[in-house]
Amino acid sequence: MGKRTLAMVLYDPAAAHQQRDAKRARPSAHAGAVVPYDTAQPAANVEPINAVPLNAFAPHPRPRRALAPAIIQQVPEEPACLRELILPALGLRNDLAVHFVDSKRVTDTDLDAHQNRFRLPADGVLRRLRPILTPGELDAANLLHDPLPKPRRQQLEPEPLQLESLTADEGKNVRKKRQGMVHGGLPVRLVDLAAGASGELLLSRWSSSSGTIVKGGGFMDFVRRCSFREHDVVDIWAFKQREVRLFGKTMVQESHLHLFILKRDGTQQQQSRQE
DNA sequence: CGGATACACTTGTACCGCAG
DNA sequence: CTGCGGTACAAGTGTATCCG
Repeated sequence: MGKRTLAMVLYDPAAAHQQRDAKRARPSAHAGAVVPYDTAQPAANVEPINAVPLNAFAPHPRPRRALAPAIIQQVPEEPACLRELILPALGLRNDLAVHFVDSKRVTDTDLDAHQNRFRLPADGVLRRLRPILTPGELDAANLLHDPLPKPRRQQLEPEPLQLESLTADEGKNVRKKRQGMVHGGLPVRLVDLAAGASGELLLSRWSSSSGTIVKGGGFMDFVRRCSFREHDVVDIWAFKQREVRLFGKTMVQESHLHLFILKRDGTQQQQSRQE
């Protein structure tokens, strides 16, 4: 099983360099780039890869952090408990394709009751989670199209005065924030060994910061029961059972996208990213 | 080669709207 | 009025690229 997941994220420095150079020569040229995908496990339970527009799952044009050798993610061994415990407990087939998304260090904002959100590493989302989602799911999660690059702050022209962004405080040099946009999201369930599965949450990428987050009302309840705490390093695994129909009859029910969050043990943590 | 600069990403905080 | 959910914004940090 390690072999299977490894196939998704093999890092080819030469290819990456080529891609980067191509990008520099022609900024919009990232369509048709090599897509990290589990070729050893052709999508038995995912939609055909060609159902997704190429630019919907092409790797991020400049995965800068991912290029750094010190930060290249080693795909961990698929945890045994996933197929032995988690999938059966969720009522899912235990031969589902399970995809490693990324590892991250849990921050206090991830656990903050006021924030009510869990941030997912952008690189893992773009490179490993996005390829396994359908166009409709990508659209729901605001992942179908890459956000336009934001100009650097220093280069910004003085902002033209926009009525909705102005307030009485403007004259006092206090800039009011505009009301946030409602992003909606793709229904997902978080899964933890201690907490079990969360209620239905929403996966969404915010247009403002391009950050991908999981949010929703039941999130804090899940956090209170889960096994990880601030500063813990966790691995994030994704799986989803697709509907299988035979002769017009539903043989296998479609499930939510599940994100299994597994806290690493001490030895694994030592091997994790440079702190 | 090494410093300067540009850029991407993460994190923390401020703010808005709504429900109770 | 207050607390909460949801989001925008900006500072901080790390890495890639440029340039002398």
